[in-house]
Amino acid sequence: MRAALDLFTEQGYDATTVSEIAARAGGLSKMTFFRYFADKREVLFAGQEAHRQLVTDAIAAAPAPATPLEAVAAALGALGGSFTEDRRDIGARLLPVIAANGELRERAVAKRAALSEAMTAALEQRGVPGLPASLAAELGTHAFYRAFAQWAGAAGGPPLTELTQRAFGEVRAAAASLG
Amino acid sequence: MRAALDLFTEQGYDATTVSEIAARAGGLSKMTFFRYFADKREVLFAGQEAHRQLVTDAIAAAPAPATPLEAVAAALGALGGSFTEDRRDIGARLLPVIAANGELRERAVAKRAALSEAMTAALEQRGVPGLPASLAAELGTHAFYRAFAQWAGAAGGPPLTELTQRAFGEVRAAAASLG
DNA sequence: CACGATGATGTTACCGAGTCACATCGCTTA
DNA sequence: TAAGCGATGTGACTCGGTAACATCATCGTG
Repeated sequence: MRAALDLFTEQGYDATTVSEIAARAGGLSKMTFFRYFADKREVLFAGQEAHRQLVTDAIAAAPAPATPLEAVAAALGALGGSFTEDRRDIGARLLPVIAANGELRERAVAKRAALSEAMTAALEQRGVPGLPASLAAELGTHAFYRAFAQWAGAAGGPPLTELTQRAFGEVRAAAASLG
Repeated sequence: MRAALDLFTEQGYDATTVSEIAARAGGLSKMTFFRYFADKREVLFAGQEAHRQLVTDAIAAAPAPATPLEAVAAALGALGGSFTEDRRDIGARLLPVIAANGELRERAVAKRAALSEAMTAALEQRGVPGLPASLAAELGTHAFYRAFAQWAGAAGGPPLTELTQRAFGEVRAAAASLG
């Protein structure tokens, strides 16, 4: 993943072949790359399966009387807490690379949707009807990505958990004031 | 597009080559296909550039005192009205094909995000700040896709404009009751 | 009517993503 | 020491996608 990020930054995503990435990552071959990543894009997004699990568990573990938004807040806390400080600069390098390429943006959007769907399913598991479940999940996802961009962009700034909490508050307030 | 939809339905997306699609669509060659569609997936999503334009124009044309949600409602009206009744069965055949394939789902999600971003940008053009703009746009997009699935799934049911309006009302109510 | 322009299509060749069957290497364990 | 096993490599293949160049029909104009 580091090898890929370096090469994409230097040459751009399109101009980098999978064989190059594998070679830079310790003289490996294309074949080995595909044993670890489903496709070329996935090298920048691997490990997000864990995020799915995190939010699902956190929502399931929320106390019974918690409202949907409270359960989502708990999920965001768990998710934000899983990003240790040393990953901040990786995030900072990742975002512009993704922004610069259509295929990567598409995958990023898909991952975001998958996170939202995971939260929706977990809320429905708690008995929340589909519509409010998906709305609460989308608000939470929106807040998280907002906070993540802020976190990655400000070295030495507040930790992600704090930014996430703050962003979720702002999103809730803005949603309420829409009428 | 009809040729592709037929083949995808019969054999599945993966098992269908671009050459097959082109051949079925009047004995054409692979090369001709790519002159009309940016890639294989796009054959099922072409024309959505027009949707972007529709919502952008509708939001720009909304009366000055309109709230963000009112402007979005106008956009949904224009968008829903652009789907004539004879396209309903195409929609009905499209949705299961997309649902059956990961690449197609990914593209569908990207198109949905693009629509939402177009609405967000149009709202910001009216002076709406970024956060409420994107939230209003997401609520509208959510309502539209909900209504579209309903419309495609119920032959002979109410027209899309009506379902869209209703769905938007339900989404607004659900969002308000989240707290 | 002939001519040149134009647009749509085809041909060929090429690159890179992604897959598969099979071989190899190194380390562990009985 | 030999069997086993996991990680990796090789070579060949398909298909998506691109580019250069050729062909052909149509059509407006002199």
